[in-house]
Amino acid sequence: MPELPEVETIANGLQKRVSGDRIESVWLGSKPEPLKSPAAEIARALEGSRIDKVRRVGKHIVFDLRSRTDKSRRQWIVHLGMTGRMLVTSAEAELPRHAHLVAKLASGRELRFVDPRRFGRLEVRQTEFNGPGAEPLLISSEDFARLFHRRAAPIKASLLNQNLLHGVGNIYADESLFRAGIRPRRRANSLTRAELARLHTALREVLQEAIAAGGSSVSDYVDADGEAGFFQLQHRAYGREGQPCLVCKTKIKKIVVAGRGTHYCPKCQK
DNA sequence: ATACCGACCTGTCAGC
DNA sequence: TGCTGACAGGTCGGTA
Repeated sequence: MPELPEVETIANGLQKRVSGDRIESVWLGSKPEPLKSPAAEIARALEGSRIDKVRRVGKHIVFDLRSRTDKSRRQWIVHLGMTGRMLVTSAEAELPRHAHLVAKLASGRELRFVDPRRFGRLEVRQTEFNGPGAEPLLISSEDFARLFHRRAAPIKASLLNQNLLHGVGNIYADESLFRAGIRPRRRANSLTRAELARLHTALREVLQEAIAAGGSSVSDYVDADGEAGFFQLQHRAYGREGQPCLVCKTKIKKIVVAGRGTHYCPKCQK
């Protein structure tokens, strides 16, 4: 579900609403555990901790925690998978289906992790989490080009590879390739310097515009307040198969690349 | 080392 | 109405 702009929106919302609050108790759903750390360890790390800060790293939400008792620091890492939500609600609000974690806050509210498909992951760590790859909004044009220029895989598959860049998913891969005028199936190592530079610029622009719009709500993404984003209204390729290209009116095509639905303009993208 | 492909889950929607 | 299959913002592990 959520890619960089959506996770950024959620993390910013959480930072505004719960930083400084304290987690008093934690309820963890029983059967299926979307957990990378043992449930007991997660509960132990969260309970009694103050939330110092909430931020995004790649597609992960990072909660910086500080223990009340021994002042030790922990990081609670949340990956939302395809359908995960992290919501701040009143304690009275009805608990939705597929809630897997509820953290009661000192303020009386609840922080709830809800994930129907259970692709999301929760983890607690003591060491700094930097994510697997580079940040698309921070990387220089030269470093960006260096990541891709020897890769034999299709450029779209390379954009989705979180070990290179993290945070780019299916929507923003398609949107940035459209803006850069590059076909998704092109091998990354076939792109010219100029094309890589265009892609770097296009990707940053798309991500920044999407963050400004609060992310894309294609089906069920909502921010920490339960509000939808509206960048989907500005998509130029993703989800527009059969519709006229906004630049040249050619019909947008849909193919499969790296196992993912992929949208592009056969005329504008070379 | 790299790259496909199914698996992991549930919900929704189109087609019959 | 109801069934079946395809598909969905993501990642992982096995295999070629």
